[in-house]
Amino acid sequence: MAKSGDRPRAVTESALSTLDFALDRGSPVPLYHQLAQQLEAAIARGVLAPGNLLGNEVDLSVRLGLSRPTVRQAIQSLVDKGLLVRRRGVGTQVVHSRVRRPLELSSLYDDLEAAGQGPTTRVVRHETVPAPAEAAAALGLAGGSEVVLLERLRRTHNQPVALLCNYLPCDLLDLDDARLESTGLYRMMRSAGITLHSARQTVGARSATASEAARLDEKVGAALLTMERTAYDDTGRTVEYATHVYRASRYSFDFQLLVRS
Amino acid sequence: MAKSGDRPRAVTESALSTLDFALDRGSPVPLYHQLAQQLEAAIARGVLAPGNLLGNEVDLSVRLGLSRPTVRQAIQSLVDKGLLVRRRGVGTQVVHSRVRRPLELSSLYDDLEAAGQGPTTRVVRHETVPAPAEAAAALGLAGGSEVVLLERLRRTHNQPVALLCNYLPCDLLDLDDARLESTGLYRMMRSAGITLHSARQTVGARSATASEAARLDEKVGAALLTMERTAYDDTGRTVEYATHVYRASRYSFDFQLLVRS
DNA sequence: CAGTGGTCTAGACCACGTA
DNA sequence: ACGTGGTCTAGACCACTGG
Repeated sequence: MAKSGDRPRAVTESALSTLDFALDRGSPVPLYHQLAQQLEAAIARGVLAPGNLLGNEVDLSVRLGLSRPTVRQAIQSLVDKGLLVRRRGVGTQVVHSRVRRPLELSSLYDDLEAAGQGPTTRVVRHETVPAPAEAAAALGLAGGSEVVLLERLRRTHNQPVALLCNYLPCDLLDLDDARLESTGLYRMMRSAGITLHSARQTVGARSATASEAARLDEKVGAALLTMERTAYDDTGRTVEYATHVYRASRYSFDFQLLVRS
Repeated sequence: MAKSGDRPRAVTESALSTLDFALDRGSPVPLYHQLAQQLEAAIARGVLAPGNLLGNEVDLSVRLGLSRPTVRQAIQSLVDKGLLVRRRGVGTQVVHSRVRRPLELSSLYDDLEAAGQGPTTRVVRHETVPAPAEAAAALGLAGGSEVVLLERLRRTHNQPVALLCNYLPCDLLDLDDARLESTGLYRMMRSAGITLHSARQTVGARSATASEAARLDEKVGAALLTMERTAYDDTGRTVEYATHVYRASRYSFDFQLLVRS
């Protein structure tokens, strides 16, 4: 580190001062976002090491030729991501942990992303049926209303991992089995102009029934991970009620929490 | 879609205009936060019904005697909470869903909050032991280093629900069993000046071992919900590695996701 | 076209932690 | 006492959406 005599200050001061940021005012990408991306990249590259102070916001804004609120907005977005911590009277520093990369939240996304990828999906059932009670309640329909039932079996490495059961409002969108198997449900919703907004999930466990065991290649009574989800679009419509079961031996939910202050 | 009717309606301009907000500039509570709270209350009371437009930000700021950025900050915080949606060229509207109240994230908090409440906790083991491999890895220690092992049994309504097993760095804090049973681990950390920052969790399932079954009052082989967590404080220190098992029949994780745009 | 949110600026004062 | 982030203001222009 620093030769001698000096406080660790000089070191932590800022590797930032040697960095040059390329801000393009002509770009459609907002300035605060450009800055945030470049800061994030610097952190990822290790140029800004954990514990490093960022230097105060006023200087930074002067140096970059931006206003302080803009710089703040960039920094704030990284704070929200958990990459930086602000402390009054101290400064802003790079969070200093082995916290893994943005594995992000949970399975709204990993189902979404995984959909087109490694995993393969087979549509087992796809028909219109009277809604079971829980599905009707979740979708806000009268009991027994017609809904689309979708049952899919998902595998990776040629091993079954999950049995996905979805209930959708009848008139929500056209479902083509082939596209469904290659593209994934959420992607199809998105391209049908449905913007997902929020979802409520319950994760639990239970023992496998005979039919589940058979389809998932487990023993009867084996522990399964269960997930129940109700999803809403940005107009508040309920677009999906789902009950999924996963082989606990081959799947787990994995997420990172940030403590909100 | 829903049954009929109220979709594209050019709805009531704003029930908001009949509301008066009490903003106290003398209060230590930031203005944007006061506004956010009162908006949230109005939504909760139903004064602002789902789908209602909020009216444009400029007018709102004039009417409240605040600057537009301040009003925006208030609105933004509710957007982040999933209560409002903004759409360019349209306006800001109350999200229109049965999305339940802020059951918030997951168990970092519910463990935290539940700690002093209804549930009771009994300390089963509390000693210093050589760290098992996974614990050492998670805590960033050499294999076999000494760590504090804490095992607790949690019950509600006089029924066991979870077996909590925590590994903590030796010098982290003083643990008093009595306080631990009445106060909860996270609260003790907080009052010892440790500020939790983030955690990484993995939720899975497996069958109960004989000893787990005995302590949780389940049958051997019953499905259990498992949770593994590594928690970090705001300096990046790892403050805890935990492996918990829950009776699936009496416990599930329950959380809400917002799709980040 | 008009109206909305999205972004940005250049200042200001305050509250808090650290020294 | 000082320096930090926390809050707030009063404007401005742009980009998108809708009729």
